[in-house]
Amino acid sequence: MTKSATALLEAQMDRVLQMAGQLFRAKGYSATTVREIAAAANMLPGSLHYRYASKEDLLLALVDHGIERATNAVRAAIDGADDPLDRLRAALRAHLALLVHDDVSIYVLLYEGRSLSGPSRAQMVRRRDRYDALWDGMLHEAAGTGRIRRDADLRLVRLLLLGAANWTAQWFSPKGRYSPDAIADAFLELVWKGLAKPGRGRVLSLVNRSVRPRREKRDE
Amino acid sequence: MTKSATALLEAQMDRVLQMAGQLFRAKGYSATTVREIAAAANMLPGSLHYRYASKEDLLLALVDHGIERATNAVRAAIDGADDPLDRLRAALRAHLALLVHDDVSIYVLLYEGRSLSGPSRAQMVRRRDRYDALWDGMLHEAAGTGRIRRDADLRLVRLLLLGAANWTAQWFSPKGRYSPDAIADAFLELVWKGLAKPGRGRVLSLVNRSVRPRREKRDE
DNA sequence: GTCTATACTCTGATAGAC
DNA sequence: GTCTATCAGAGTATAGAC
Repeated sequence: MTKSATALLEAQMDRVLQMAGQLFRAKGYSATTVREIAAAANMLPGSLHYRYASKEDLLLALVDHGIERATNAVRAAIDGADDPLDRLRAALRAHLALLVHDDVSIYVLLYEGRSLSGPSRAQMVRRRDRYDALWDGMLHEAAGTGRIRRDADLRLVRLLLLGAANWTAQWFSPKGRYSPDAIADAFLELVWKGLAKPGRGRVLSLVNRSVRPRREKRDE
Repeated sequence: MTKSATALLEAQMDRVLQMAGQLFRAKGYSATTVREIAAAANMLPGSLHYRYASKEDLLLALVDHGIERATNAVRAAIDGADDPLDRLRAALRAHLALLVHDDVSIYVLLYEGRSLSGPSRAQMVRRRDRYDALWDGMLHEAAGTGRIRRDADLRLVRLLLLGAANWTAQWFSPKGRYSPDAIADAFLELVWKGLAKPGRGRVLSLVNRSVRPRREKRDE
């Protein structure tokens, strides 16, 4: 069995970063000590300091790695299909697989990135916005085929799909009922076809569907 | 203007807990110091210790408060409507409003509860499972009307809807484009009606939709 | 590059006066 | 119940030998 592309990338990641990421994921950035990280990487704190001058440098490197891997994985997934819907499905699968299975840096990016301070944090937000834009592009593309209802707010579609996917990290278990691919497919199918029985369902009445006319500011 | 019910409940919450919750939300449990909490509540650390013997006691009290408020809010929302779909919508609105607006304890429950240790953590998981069961009941009820497609996995519907709602706390801004109610309505409408244009849409083909036949273990 | 040893700060928690 | 004062330990980071 040949090593998968993701496993190779994983191997390329610094062992120190890998251990740090696992600890950050398991206990949170703030609750993890550099001593623990050093011990997990079979080093002493002094040696660790030589490679990463501060604890935050570790987090920054992880976050950078995470956003890059996610972007690459989604781009690769997109390239593998022509139909916009297939691309969306492949991308969602890739995102979810990285998050719950293949890599720890995506989790750290999503759940611990806020521990970054100042410029590092700003940089992370910018790159995450670009990643979101990738998804908006996919959705826009799908809408361009004319197969999507006109009244759908594509931004909210992204926030629904990606939000549910990101939250999956909170409950997913490899021993659980669903595989990452099955979850991705089910989520997308639900959002695509809808829950209502076709044809004879009552239309959902939404009395107060007004969207407030405020300008956007900090919706990332 | 009379005080809303939620505002009253908020006022009943210990001021110390309120400040602790805001700090836990802003910086995370581990990165927040008891000195900060005491200062925010206009006390000295020694005085704080008299009311809450340890930092974790503060978190435990907050988490308890959060799960209780969420349960009460959802129950109240359900009671206000007869149609299962209306109940679902009211419940989602209530959940989201608490999470992003009315109360900080729900956020702390969802995002910082994992910092609890041992028995406290187990208790929180149990009570959260009961809260999830409340949602499963609503969905089951809706399915009982026959208006929902048979092939829908109701558990995944809950994980999609509630997951997206919980993740909303990550991007929501009161100055943003959407009100909490608008987000809840839009999410539910999307999941209900689906993204596909009715009638002439190609059916989404899901080649690998197999769900692995593993038994469930740690899907909370 | 990795080690030993340590500086210095901050942390949660406590003791005991009032 | 709230205060002052402080403890014992853990935290990150560093200095300098090898």
